[in-house]
Amino acid sequence: MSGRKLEMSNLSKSILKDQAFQLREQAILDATTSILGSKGYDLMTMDDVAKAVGISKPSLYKHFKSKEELVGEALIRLIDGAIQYLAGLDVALSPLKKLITLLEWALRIRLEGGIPFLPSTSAHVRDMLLRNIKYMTHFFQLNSQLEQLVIAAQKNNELNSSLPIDVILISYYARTCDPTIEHLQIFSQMSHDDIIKNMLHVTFKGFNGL
Amino acid sequence: MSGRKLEMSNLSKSILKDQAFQLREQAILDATTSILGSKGYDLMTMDDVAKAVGISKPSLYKHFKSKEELVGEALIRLIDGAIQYLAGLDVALSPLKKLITLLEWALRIRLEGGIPFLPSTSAHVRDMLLRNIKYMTHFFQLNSQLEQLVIAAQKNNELNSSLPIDVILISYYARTCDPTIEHLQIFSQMSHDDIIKNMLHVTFKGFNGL
DNA sequence: GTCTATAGCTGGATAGAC
DNA sequence: GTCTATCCAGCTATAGAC
Repeated sequence: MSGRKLEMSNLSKSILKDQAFQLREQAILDATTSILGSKGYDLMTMDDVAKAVGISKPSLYKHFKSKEELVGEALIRLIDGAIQYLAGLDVALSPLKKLITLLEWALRIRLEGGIPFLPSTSAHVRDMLLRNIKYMTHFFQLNSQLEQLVIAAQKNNELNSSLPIDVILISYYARTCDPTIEHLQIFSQMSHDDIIKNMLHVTFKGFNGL
Repeated sequence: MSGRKLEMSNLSKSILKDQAFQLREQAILDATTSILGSKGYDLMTMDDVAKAVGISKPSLYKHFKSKEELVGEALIRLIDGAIQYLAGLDVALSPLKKLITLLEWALRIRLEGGIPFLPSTSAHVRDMLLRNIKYMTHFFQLNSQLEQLVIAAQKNNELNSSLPIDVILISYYARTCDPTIEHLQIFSQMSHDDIIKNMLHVTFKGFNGL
């Protein structure tokens, strides 16, 4: 009886511990995301992350065994967020409208200090992600959905059918890491809404569109 | 008489030395440009540059007193090239056609291993350049010409007048450092000409344009 | 599991011989 | 001006005490 009690107590202690561990892990990923957004991969140090979370560097390494794994997990979480956001969209929306809405979501995240979900501007980071199987799995899940949307939009004549799908998809990703966003923030002092509005116009209609 | 001879001899020796010095300086800038194009600023080391040129690191520092100065000079040379290219264009071309032609030139340079002439994707590099007065002087010289072209093209109805000039200009620069270029090279294996054609379409007409 | 302390390495920059 | 050799700062990652 007392043995059983002890067992349960240990179990609930362990659950609590896991919860705290999970919470700290999310806090680490939050900090990583924010620092990645401002400094980028190369300039982000593990000391930065540890200090932002309020833990020591060795503790950080108990959660993630390397800087590459840490960044990979942060990006995976972001991709999963995009997949969930897509899944939550009104099914009645047209393919093009879904693509626009998702990009708007990604741009807003970026403006609020987050990171582009892909593809990195740095060859180093790009190669690192290509080697990260877990990341690539999640990425392909998102990518195949986006590809279907692009194809459907082309069939609808919502998107130009003469453009190769790859060109549209890759350019679409590139808009989420476009330095235009930061430059407009710094030099033009536009509101977030105006930046997003203009970025969407340029992306879908170009400079002379409409 | 012999004194004069000696003087001339020293002079010509000095000229020769200057020429060799100038040549090596250009070689250093060539190597820097190429390495910047492939690895980017953060991953480019002074050892890389010295090795590519075939000189030692201290010799490199005789030419450029820091990594920041070296990169600044490489970018200045690139901007000056753009200014010269603009100046050499047929004056009969419309403002829009000039903008398209210059971007095509920049994209081709990039595809051949060069660097985007602006604006850097990295906050670190961007801040470094903002502090570089010589660089900013050259940049503004190019920028004011491009601004005039954009304004003229808007007056012509060649470019959408509802888009702020800043949005067009900054997006225009951004296309020269757009990771789409590399991704299309790596994943789609398109020819350079096709990549440029598609990039120009997306830039000026967007995804659904025309 | 958490910390302090440090190993090990890399890269920017320089001293000093020639 | 060129080299070899080296300094020093900063970073990733870990050892070892508690």
